[in-house]
Amino acid sequence: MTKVRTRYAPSPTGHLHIGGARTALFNYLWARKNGGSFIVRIEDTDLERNLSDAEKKQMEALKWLGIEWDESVDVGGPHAPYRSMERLHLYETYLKKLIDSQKAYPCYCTQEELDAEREKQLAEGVAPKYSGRCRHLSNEERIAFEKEGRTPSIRFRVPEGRTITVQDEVRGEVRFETDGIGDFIIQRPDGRPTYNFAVVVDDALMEITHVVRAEEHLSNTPRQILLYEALGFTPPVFAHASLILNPEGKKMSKRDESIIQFIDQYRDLGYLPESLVNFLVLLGWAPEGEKAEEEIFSKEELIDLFTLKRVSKAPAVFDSGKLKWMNNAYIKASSLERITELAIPHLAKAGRISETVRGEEREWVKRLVGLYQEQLDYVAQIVDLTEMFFRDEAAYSDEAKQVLSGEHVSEVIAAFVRQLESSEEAFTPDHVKKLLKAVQKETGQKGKNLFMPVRAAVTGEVHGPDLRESMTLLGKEKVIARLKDFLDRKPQILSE
RNA sequence: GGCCCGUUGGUGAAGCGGUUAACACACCAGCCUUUCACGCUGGCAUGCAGGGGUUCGAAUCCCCUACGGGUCACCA
Repeated sequence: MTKVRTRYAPSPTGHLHIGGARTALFNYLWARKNGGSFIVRIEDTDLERNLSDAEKKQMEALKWLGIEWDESVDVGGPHAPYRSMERLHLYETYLKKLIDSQKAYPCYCTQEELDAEREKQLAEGVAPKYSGRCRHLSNEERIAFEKEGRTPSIRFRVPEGRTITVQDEVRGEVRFETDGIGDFIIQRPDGRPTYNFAVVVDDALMEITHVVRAEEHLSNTPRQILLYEALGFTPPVFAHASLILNPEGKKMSKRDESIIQFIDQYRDLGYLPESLVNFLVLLGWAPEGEKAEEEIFSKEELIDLFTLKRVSKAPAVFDSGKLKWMNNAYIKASSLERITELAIPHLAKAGRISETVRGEEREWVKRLVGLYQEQLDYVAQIVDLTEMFFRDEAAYSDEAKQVLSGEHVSEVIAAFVRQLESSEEAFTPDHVKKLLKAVQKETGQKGKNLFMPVRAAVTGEVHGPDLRESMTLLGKEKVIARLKDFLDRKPQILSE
């Protein structure tokens, strides 16, 4: 059996998209599962749309996700180069073969002529398709066009009256009539190949065995099969996954803002790569048998479980709520150290701490993050969540004011202040517990009547994580200052 | 418009001719907790797009319709 080789072949026109990431992931998993190779090839023939650092950005994003390649532009490989624009000589060779065998021909139509033709067809309600007007040009006619200064593009001569059957791993047999396919351009006038031609040459030469991609390529497949045939290559196994839809059930457009679409945006928000991988793979794929009841899978498990046959035919809606849940699950399962490490840049960016926190301060940050670890959907949330630790005075919510306007509040707070000021012991959660006990004894207030006023006065909120730990992290001075401030300004605070 | 693909609860989905149609997210309730979050328990969802067949029996097989999507580029 030949070695499995798969590839992800993005064009460097933007950031790594969740759809592209999923495609890459499927290819990666399939290669790994079969002990094969995964290749990243750059399809950069569309010069106009290429973005300068898109290639680098996309590859970084893939690497971040843990999707590692065996051959590509950076590490090289037996079929280098891995950028289309560096493979022009190869396309040239195969193009010549097609022209020599009359399977391709020069087309002198201008863009304007083609547009006009197309418009006319559309207006007549006919399927837009190249008319074939340059298909049978005589030599004289060709020379005449050349004299006019026209440089031809090269079209592939699509055979008439044939049925092309695509053997698709996920969809079964899909048939297309060649009569519905117009002669398509395989090389532009300036010598650059078009996608359909480049992929075929590249996939064939790179010995790709399985082409896994999104459904939008399904109708390209018969064209490619025709090219494989004309060039004498054996086509790979195809597998077309369905599209990922936005919450409205529409195809995601890059401009769609209802959903975050790029991998690096998730990275920047503090999503974990494992959870993204886990989430993405489940969008249009499900494991077989009893494993279908689970949803958290490590990369190793995925490599073990993944099969193309289980890729879904039906489109999947991207549910960011579920992604959040999954990310939260991974954050909870992560070490506090890791989450702290991820949280520091966010806190630093918000001006709360220094990027290079060390020693005691770093320990403090770690405890702070620990307070919120289990409720983080993504790490960036740490900034808003911890806001109250970084301000001098508490900002009182309406609910807090409500609590603070209750009976015995001043009494409780005053007693707590006295306890704090008269205590010499280290300010630890245990110690705070003792002090609050003493307040309870002194005032007779307990439970909610004790804790809520204290929480509200110190934090300005009626909700929040463990109060003793929170106060300890805030520091004794700050706690006392806030309590006194409350006592001093009580009428004002409550009436604001 | 032609061609192609798809359609299981709000969402991801299992299901492969006989099931009370899994599981998970979301949602609701209870428990836990000083509160929130987490966690646990339970519930809801009145789900197989609709219509015809085939069959003793259909979410599962066939046909039609509807709806959604893809594609028909000198974009990939």
